[in-house]
Amino acid sequence: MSLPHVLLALLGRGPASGWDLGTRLAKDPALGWDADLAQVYPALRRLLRGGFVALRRRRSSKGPPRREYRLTAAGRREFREWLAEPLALPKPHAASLVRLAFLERRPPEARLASLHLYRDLLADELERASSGTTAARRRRLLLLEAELAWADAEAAAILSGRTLSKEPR
Amino acid sequence: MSLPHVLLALLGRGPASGWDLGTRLAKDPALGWDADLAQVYPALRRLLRGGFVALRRRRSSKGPPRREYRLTAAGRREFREWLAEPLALPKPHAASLVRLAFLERRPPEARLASLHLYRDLLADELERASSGTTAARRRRLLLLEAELAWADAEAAAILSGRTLSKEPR
DNA sequence: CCTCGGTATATAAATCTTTATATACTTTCC
DNA sequence: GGAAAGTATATAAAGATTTATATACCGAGG
Repeated sequence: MSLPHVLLALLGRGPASGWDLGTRLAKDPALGWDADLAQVYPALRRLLRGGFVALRRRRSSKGPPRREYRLTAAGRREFREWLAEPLALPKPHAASLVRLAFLERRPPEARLASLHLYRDLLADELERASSGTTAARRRRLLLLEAELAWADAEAAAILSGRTLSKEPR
Repeated sequence: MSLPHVLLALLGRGPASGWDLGTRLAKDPALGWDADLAQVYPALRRLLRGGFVALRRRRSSKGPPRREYRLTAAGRREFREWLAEPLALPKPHAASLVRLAFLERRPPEARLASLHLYRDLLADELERASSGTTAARRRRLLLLEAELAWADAEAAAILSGRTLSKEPR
């Protein structure tokens, strides 16, 4: 729905190829978007046809020639307008969250095991994320910390026998 | 990708029609999934063809006849297996988060206005969410509280002039 | 020399999701 | 009696995303 705008945003930090954009998307979880290369290439084409980016081919020391895109004035304007649209609460859309929502359907040992695994993922992510130089990064840090605390509390509650939890109706 | 499994999960709480499932999905944000009715109906058909649910038509006191689906043994098994799969960190995928990631590109007054709007959305959601009877609900509460605190801190930082923030590269 | 791994671009097919539209039955209010 | 609102099902079309596959260039290691 808004991959083209995300790409315009990233191109605001300087010219880049489809490959660059794809790897940046994949590596920066604070960004709030991820997309496969197979989606990035067609999106760049559409942006090019729309006049929002310009293309320059450049030889690369390694690999085939790069197609570097850079913002045009129209692209910059389009991005600024999109950026100014009001923020909405994101609706979560993740299989993991659904599994969490039905955690209580599973036996206590399985619940504990799942929580521990998840907790470790969170801890890893927190380590890699640490360094909050922008609002979005600070947000991500805080949320990861809160979720880590939650996971520990849930695990402790299971261990202490007092489940605290009711079957979801 | 896993809407069918989400529907199986919801059907575990008792028989329901497509309409029921659609409204439950829309109303419960702790669930971690949302889907349009236009997606629910075909998904139920596929589940029916696959033998995971059974159908019974029932007259309704209001509106056209309901098609109520209930889990079969196969559906229950399929759900349990899906539920046992390991939890992964959800990759965010929301335009709002991308806008947040480029907040620093906007002038301070606009930043502040956006944050205030977002803050109010969070506060509303927090009020409607309060009552954590399951792990998933407790998680959602904690995360909303953490995000609210973040939004307030960012707004305060902008107001006090010390922006604390660097342009994203 | 040849394969492997990383860089780089791209398309096809399948699947998932959103948006728009259509239909129909019932109750309630005017 | 008619319009509106809520319940209920459904399809078509468009758009987004994932998965699979293909190609090609370069350097390093065996």
